[in-house]
Amino acid sequence: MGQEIPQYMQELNPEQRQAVLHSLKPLLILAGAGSGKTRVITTKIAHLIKEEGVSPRSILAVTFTNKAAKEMAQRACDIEPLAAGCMLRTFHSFGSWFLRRNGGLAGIDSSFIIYDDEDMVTLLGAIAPEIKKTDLKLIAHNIARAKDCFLPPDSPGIDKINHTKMFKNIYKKYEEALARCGNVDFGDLIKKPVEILRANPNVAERLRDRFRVIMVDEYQDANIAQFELLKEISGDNTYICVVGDDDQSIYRFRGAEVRNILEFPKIFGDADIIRLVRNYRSTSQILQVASSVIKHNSGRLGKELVAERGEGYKPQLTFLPDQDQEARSCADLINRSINRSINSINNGINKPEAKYSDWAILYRTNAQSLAFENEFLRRKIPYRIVGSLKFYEREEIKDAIALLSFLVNPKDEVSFRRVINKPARGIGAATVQRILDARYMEEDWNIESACKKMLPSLSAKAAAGMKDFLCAIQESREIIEEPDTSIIKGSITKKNTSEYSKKDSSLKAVEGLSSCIAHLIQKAGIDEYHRAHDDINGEQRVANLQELLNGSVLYPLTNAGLIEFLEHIELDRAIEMNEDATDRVTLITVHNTKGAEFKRVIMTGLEQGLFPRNEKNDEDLEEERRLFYVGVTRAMDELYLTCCRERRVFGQRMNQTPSLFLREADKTQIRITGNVPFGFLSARSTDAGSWAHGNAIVTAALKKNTSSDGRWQQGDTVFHDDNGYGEVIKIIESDDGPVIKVKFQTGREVQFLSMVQSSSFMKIKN
DNA sequence: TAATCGATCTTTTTT
DNA sequence: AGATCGATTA
Repeated sequence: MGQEIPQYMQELNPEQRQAVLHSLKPLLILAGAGSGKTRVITTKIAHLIKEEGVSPRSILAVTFTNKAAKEMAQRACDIEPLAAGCMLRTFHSFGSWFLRRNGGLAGIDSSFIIYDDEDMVTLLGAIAPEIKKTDLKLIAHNIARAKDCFLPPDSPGIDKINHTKMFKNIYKKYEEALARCGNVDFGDLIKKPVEILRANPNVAERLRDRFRVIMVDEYQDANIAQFELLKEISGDNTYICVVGDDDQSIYRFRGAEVRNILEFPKIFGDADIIRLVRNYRSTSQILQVASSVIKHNSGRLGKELVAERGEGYKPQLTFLPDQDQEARSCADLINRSINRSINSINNGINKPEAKYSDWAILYRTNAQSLAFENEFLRRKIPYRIVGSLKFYEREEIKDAIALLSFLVNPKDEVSFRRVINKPARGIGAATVQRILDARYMEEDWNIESACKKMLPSLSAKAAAGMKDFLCAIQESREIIEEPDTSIIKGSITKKNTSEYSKKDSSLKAVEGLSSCIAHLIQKAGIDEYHRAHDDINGEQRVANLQELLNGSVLYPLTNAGLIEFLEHIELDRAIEMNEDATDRVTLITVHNTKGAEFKRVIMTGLEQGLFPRNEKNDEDLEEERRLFYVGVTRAMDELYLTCCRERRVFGQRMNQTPSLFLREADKTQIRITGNVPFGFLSARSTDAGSWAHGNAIVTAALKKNTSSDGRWQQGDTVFHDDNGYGEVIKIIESDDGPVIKVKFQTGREVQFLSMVQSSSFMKIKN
């Protein structure tokens, strides 16, 4: 309206501005890595509210992770505080929100809890005890996949997932069992809302009436069911805008459908496309590596990132003997950067400070983190591990959650099975089965009522245990349902959130509140069970329970509070442990890095069969390649790649070969160090003999602990594991420190750079 | 019914 | 190498 362009718009480049101002038609924003897509989305939200008069209430923004949702909310509010009124959720939390309100239309009680993969397997085991657990896992996976694709058991398309009659049968039985429990699984959070919306046009109408603007982040990760949900909630008057990058689609394995993005313009007819290709994150040499690899993929929408930053440092590829040396090499690299920083500060040089938190170690599989943890512990390098904590998958945590779930929903068979005999109450499989059979006599299949009814017919031992269990449940329920205390406690707890969530809210603080969620767990004896049960890990387990229960203090001790707490646990599993300001290196899987950025990135384990992982087909390989692309484009200033010659796999030494992606990468943009494997650089040469070392600068360390000040001089005698004795013939100063040219007794001349410490290179005489 | 010791399998990636 | 599972034993 006004003549003046607001500050937040001035900060945008022309394409970004165009995307923010766009209206009327559906919009697909193809946003390359580091192109400022979050800025575009948040600015667009703010702009809609500020300038277009859109009510925050009618804006829905969907992301895939809670972290992204929180960040987006924060940044939108920074520009326009009213953005706090928008609905900003993950797909699953949106589905859950919808189901709690409208689930009744599909026979789902609003107090449902959400089963995770493990719970699915437990339930399947109850349906088909004759099937082995590994097979049950596969079936659970297939059911989840079917739901991702919006395929019920009797749909014709189900054959694509698994065509056997047995599968369809068990899928059907699983759905029935789930309904009996009154719960849902992850897939249902998307699938059920679609079904309800289709069967109830009035509900759909109301929803479409409310949400006039829908935005979807990371659209390339949407699966078919999520796509269907989008179609259901967007009506003729809905403005829909999706943001994604086909090159960053890395969740095909869990049902993400790249075609959603490839065919968006076709399906949401007449959509506009805006490409954001200016990359503000990485230096051009890093982007060069990324794009030289990703261009081997077919079926891309086509988009080449343009580096807006300068050249920077050359990415470095290091070949190492094994994973232990790999870890050591990374630790050296990190320590060197820290020491260099300290030195330059001491010398009064105003160099940017190097911090541990500038560094991230990326790996393909969680198992690889072990070697780094060991080495970093030994070297006292502070680190944090992102994801993989599997906190909520731990036995003691699941036990506590199961108890709370059963309190909320006494139909919950999975939770019942888990808690009935923990602590030991002398109730075995036979008794459990009798109870579960008896529940069908109860109204609503209430398992707790069945327990009470069966009490007289149980053996003395089982009956005593059952009484104990029922008492604990009953007492807990009395605490929860005492109306006046719960309401007061609820409001107090909510208001004092910050006070209780402080780090020092130790167990004592929790114990002080006699009627809080933690108290329920103690009452049931779950913490005591774990303390006594496991000599070695018992205390750790109790500590984990405390960690969980500390979080629960934020929720009021009401039924609703419990449900909220459980939902939070199920949908936001990224627990904030060690989220203090401590300066730490990040250890992280490549999948987990999406959306993140680091100044210095080390991508490790770039070996065939590990990264890329054994691929079954071309599509798998392309997804691995995208994953590589995602990893590389996390780096802002420095990129390091490592590849081991040998690796322990299942405790067995395995010979490794360099990753296909290393062969595809533009070698002119990479400094290659370490012992280069035969043939790596001569892939194009017909002469297999003329390879490697001649072209490569081999890196080794300057040993500081030798006699003099550690400086290299011409004439120094050296020893090298691979090359034997030699003499320093030339020293060349470079940006990265001195490059040392050595002539070995074999006659070969090799250059060394003092970048990576390695015990294979020693200076023996000055 | 619980605890202990081998045998067997594991390494994708996650809302 | 380490975890998990299951059969065997007390």
